[in-house]
Formats: sequence, C-alpha cells, structure tokens
Amino acid sequence: MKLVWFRRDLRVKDNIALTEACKSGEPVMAIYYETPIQWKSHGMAPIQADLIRRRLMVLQQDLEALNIPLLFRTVNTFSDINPSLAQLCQQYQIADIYCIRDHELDEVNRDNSIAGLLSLTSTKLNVFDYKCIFPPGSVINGAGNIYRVFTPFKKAWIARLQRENVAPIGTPEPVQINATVQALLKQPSSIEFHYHQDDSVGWPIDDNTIIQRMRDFCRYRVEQYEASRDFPAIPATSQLSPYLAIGAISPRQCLARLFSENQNCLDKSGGGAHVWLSELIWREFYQHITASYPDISKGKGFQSWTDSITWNGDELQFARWKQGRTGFPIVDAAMRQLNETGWMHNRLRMIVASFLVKDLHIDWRWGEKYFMSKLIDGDFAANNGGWQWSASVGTDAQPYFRVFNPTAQSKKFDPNVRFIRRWLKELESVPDEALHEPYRWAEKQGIDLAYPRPIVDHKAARETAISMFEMAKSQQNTQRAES
DNA sequence: GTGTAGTTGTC
DNA sequence: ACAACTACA
Repeated sequence: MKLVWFRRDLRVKDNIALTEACKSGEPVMAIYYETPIQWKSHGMAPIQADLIRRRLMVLQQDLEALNIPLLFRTVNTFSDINPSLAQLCQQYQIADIYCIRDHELDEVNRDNSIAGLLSLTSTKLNVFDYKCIFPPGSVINGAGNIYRVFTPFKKAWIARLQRENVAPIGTPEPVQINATVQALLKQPSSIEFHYHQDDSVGWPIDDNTIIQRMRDFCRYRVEQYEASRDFPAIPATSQLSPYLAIGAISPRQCLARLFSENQNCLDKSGGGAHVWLSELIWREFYQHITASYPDISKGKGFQSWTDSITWNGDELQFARWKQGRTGFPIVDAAMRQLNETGWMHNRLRMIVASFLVKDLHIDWRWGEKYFMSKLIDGDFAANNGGWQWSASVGTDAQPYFRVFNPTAQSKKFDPNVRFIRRWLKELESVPDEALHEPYRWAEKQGIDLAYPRPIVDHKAARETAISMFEMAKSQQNTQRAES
C-alpha cells in the first residue's frame, strides 16, 4: 500500500507525489492532517483554513474517482503527526509515503523528524521538490550561490526555462483497489475542522472554475495586466494567489497556460504576460530565499544591520493601523478591504506596509504577522519577502531612504478615488478632489468628520524613519571598524 | 579588478 | 539629485 500525504498541494493535476504513488500499480490511500495549534502559532488566517477545508472536500471527490480514499485527522501540532502517521503506516502496511516539500523551517523540521522516525521502520518517506518550478538551491549564480537580487535571478530562471521541460503532469489513471481501500472508500467523509473558520465562499474552489479563471486571465485579461494592475479600483490582477497558496493550482499549470496563450511572455515583448510571469518568478524567488536561509523563518531581517533598529512599540497606533483608522484614506481603505474580505490588492500591501514601518516606525514583523492572520492567500515566503522588501530589511530590498508618500501614492494609483470611496463610507459627503486629504477640506469647511485626522505628520515621520536606519547603519560601520 | 545595475519613489 | 552599497557577470 502507498500513502500520499497532502499538505500545501491540494490537487490531483500536476501533483508529482500523487503521480509517483500511482505509478507503483499498488493500491493507494491519502491523508491530510489538520494541525490547529500549529496553525495558530503560525497565525494562519481563519478564512484560509476555510478555503483549505472546502478544497479538501473537492479533493476527496477527485481522489475517489481514482479509487483513492482521503483520510482526515486532527492533531495539535506538527510533532503530533509523528505517532499518528507511524500508527497509520503500521495499520495499513504502508511501504511508501509520498509528499511535496514545503520550505519553511517548521515544515522542514516536521519532515526531517518524521523521516527519522520512519527510518527505523519499513516505511520510506519520499519527499519531492515540486512547490517551485525549479527546486530551491538549483538556480545559482557563477559563484555557485543562490541569487539575492531579483533581476539576475529572473534572468537565470528564464534561461533555464528555455533548456528544461517544465510541462505540468496530468491526473494519474485510477489505481487498483483492494478490500481495505474498498472499505475506506465506503466510509462517510470525516473532514471536519477544529480550527476557527471564516467564510471563504466568495472564492470558488472546484477545479473547473479555478482552471477556467486561470485560462480566462491568461487569454483575455493578461494583456491589460501591465497597464492596470497598479490601480486597486480595477480588478486587473489574476486573483489566483489563494489557490497557489494552498496548492489548488501549481505554478507549472500557471506557466503552461500563460505560455500557450502568449508565446512571447519570456521577454519584454510579451507585455502584460511577461509582467505576470515576473510575478510567478517573484514567488519562486522568495521560496528559494526561505529555503536557503532558515533565519528568515525565525523572524530575522535579511540585512542583519537592521536588527539594531529600535521600533516603536505603540500598541494604540498599531491598533489604528489594523482597524484602518489612521486618517490616511488610502491606508484605511486598504486595511478595511483586508479586514472585510481577507484579500488586499498588491499595490496597497506596499502602501500600508510602508506606512506601518516608515510612518509609524512599528516593527515590520507585527505587520507581517497581522497580514498572515487575515490573508486568504497567506504564504509565509511571499508575505515575509514582501514585508522585508517594504521595510528595507530584506534581500534586494528597496533602499531605506526611499519612503512611500501615502498621499502621493493615493493620487497616483487611485486618481478618481473610486477605491477609497468604496471602503470609507463615512467620507461620503467629501467631494472627490478632497478625498485624498479629507481633513484639509473639512477644516476649511468647518465640518467635523466622523473620520480621524492623520495620526502622524508624514514629512516628519519620513525623516525620523530615515534617521533610524542611518543610526543602525552607522552602528554597523562602527562595529566593522572595530573588528 | 571593473563595470553595470538594482520592481514598484520622492523632493 | 538623492546616497552609497552590494550583487553579479
């Protein structure tokens, strides 16, 4: 008997672990572990848990069509998986477990720990590198190191793409059944989550709809992507991130579809298709960084000199940011979109991140954690990479003296205030042209708005931020001179 | 060593 | 111009 252990690869198409298990010709069963205490410590968003739960129902049906029963178990943490899985292997005489590697440190340790345990038994753990199109550590520069700057990484990645076949693999053929599998297939579904859930029903979860969306995006919408993607009022992005985050679709499927619709996507002539390919490569870049630098998973900034920055610990200001009550409409509208829908437009993620770090001087990790707790597409590597970039503490981060001006960003990317208006109903009475800075208008009119005044002066906050970074930098230089 | 370049900007 | 460093070929 073979066992497929599903984690963040909740699909039957282009799933190498599943395909390899089916190749053997033996009966196959599958398992999913809910780990609510672990998820809580990772701060996983309840809405993402709900998306996973719904996806498992679909996956269970898709697997059933292949004669594979999907078992479901709840244990507290990753380490509690060990005894459960060992028992399962013994009970069903599992010769091989197949799964796809995750690259976060806790997940790597989970797999190492179970591999150690199983090495004392007759079960073999087969872990495949299939989360990225190219395995982390395998895209390297002339010196044999992994890339720490995006553009050279992207160049090398595309060059490699032209040499290697990375076509997705299809759904495997149905496998043999034995009496054990027969009995398991007849049992009613036991998928029931203990983790707190939030409604994700606005996101369709069946394969046909998801793949249709991917196809429609690559066929009809990607052309507009380059011109429109930065405007949060326009639904120009692919909206595929939640599905990539839980592995309902794979990057290979995305790439294959993009390429079949846009053969010129590999270079700049591909326009929007090329820009979207870059986003897929960003996803790979941050996965590779996470895999190669375990400290990333321990909350460390990649630029270690930024460790000496003393952040602002003001919980009240942090609460204002979380609630979307900072007095900067673009920031507040964005935070409310996050709070109410579990998703935020990427341009806005940069704006609110910059605001938290460079205007409120609050530790970027607080923001990173809050994002994870709300985002339906929460992915450790992508979220961490984005925050480190915004906070100027990461690989290839934006320079620390480059500080987003929230009002300028608002005027540039929400010029007709359609996005702000959608989310800030208390500003209904404010005319369009005043909506980027409503307090100015209200003061002139002598009106009291049911909306806060800006909680910081951006100009002064910007200077403080830059000097905080300069101080940390000079400390590093002093230390260097001493050693 | 030497040259080039670095997502998303602001003043 | 900023401000100055680093990654990479």
